[in-house]
Amino acid sequence: MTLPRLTRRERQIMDVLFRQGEATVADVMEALPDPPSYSAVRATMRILEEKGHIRHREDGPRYVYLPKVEPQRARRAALEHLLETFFAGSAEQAVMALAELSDAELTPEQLERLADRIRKTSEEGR
Amino acid sequence: MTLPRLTRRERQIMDVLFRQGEATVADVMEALPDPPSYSAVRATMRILEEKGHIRHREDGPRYVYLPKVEPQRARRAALEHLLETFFAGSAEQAVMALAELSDAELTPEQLERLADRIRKTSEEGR
DNA sequence: AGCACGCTGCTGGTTTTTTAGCACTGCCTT
DNA sequence: AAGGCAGTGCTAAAAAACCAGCAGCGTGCT
Repeated sequence: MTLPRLTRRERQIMDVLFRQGEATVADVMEALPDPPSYSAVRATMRILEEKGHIRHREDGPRYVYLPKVEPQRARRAALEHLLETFFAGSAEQAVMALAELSDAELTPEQLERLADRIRKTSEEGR
Repeated sequence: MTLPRLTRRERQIMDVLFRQGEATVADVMEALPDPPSYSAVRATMRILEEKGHIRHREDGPRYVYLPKVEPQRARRAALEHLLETFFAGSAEQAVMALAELSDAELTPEQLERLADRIRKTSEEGR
């Protein structure tokens, strides 16, 4: 079963949910740059739930919504798509772009640490 | 002036354009997994042009469309959004995820090369 | 020259999305 | 206990998106 595609608003709301992990309707509204009415947001979230993209738990009187797919999977999918769309599938190019994006944040030293971690991971893997 | 937001189809088409660099209507249709009619695609692309997201040049009888923003900028924006949405803004985390995504493609050695390149870049920069 | 083909321009209808409003419920406060 | 507040369920209507078809135009081929 393949999940129905997301509309613009739905996508926007999903992004909030991914950012926050979970959120109430009020949280989502607050996070939206161009929030419609409370009930509009609520309606959209119900649809998202019907479509199977999110679920909710009850926290006292209110619903707390969260994505149904585990974050890891969602991230992976998003990365893959980004890679395909903007970097011809090349992770290396993407990393370079990431580095340029925030040169203060991704220093050569940090990259070396990453290399170590990856080395470790791949050794475990075999 | 802020560009109008993209609808689902529009987003889909933009992605094709970013992947390919530029494309005719026929190219786009071919690239879409669920293409509507030729004229439907065309109509959407005209709207994209009106909205200012793409422009076209004429190649003989046909139009070749391309994104109006330079690829570099688009990539950057996409990366930023992804980082914010899925990695709490942390480039380091994102790189780790990239590494796991395609462990064959992003080896420790490759990372070291990247570190070198970045080192060089940041030296130039100062 | 005439015809067919491959495009674009445009427009109208249908479907989907997006939205707000109203009614109901439970809880908390006074 | 009564009223107000903070939620939800549901629905209908406005707005946006999506789509297909028709007309026209140029180009190239026969």
